Amino acid sequence: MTIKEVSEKYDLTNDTLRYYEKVGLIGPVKKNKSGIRDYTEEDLKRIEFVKCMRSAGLSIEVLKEYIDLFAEGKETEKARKELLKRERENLRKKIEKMQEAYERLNYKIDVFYKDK
Amino acid sequence: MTIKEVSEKYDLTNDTLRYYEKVGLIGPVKKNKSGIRDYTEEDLKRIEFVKCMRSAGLSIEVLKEYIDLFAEGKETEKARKELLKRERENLRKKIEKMQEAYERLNYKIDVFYKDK
DNA sequence: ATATAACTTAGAGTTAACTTTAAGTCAATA
DNA sequence: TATTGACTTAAAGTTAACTCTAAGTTATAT
Repeated sequence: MTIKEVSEKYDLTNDTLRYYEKVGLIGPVKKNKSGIRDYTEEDLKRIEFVKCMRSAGLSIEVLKEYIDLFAEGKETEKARKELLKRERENLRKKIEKMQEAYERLNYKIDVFYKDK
Repeated sequence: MTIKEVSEKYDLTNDTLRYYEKVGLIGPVKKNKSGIRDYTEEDLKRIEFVKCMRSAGLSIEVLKEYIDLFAEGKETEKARKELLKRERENLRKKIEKMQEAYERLNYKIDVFYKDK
């Protein structure tokens, strides 16, 4: 799959896809004889995972850390699990804060601006 | 209340408090004869609101927009309500994405890394 | 054969939201 | 009176995550 197709499929720009590759979140993606990227199914799965986590606010640094651990093999499974648990907890807290703000917006809209 | 007390109460640095004031999210805060800030109850309420919304990811630009509308008076109530509804919807979508990522982390932790 | 469009790279530029720095004022304490 | 520590300002610096630019190559359509 070409970079264009991938960028359309996942709604990420070509630049972002190459940037993710450069910082080591994906790939290195295979290239054909004329140097053009050809994404595999594996690559797509990784992109989808990264996109999901990024859209939830996990930093590139953390994702890179996880992916590097993964590349190191089985002996890092415990460390990976710890990392995921840590990020899950961060996420939980963030969701909580957002829900607080959400309730507050609800209140303002429904009570303060009721008749506007 | 001094800037130090406020910064401790809300866990924001002095710098951030002055920055928020500079960009117009709060104040202008009253100063005593020697130029030192003395925050009022009104100021604190605003700070608390801004902190809550910032921690949920609303941009300074949007908050500024809302606060400027507020300062313009009653005739902007409808516009303010629209703004809040827009931001509430953005927030809802973001919470949804974060929950998706959260579930995914849960799954990885509980299934993939079950015995690690 | 040539123009067009999609791809490539390295590296510079952008944006938001702080954060730090430098230089200075002021009040309380040794 | 001198020093300490908290405050002040304007402006420069930082960081993350892209995003754009410039210069070049390649494949396809006319």
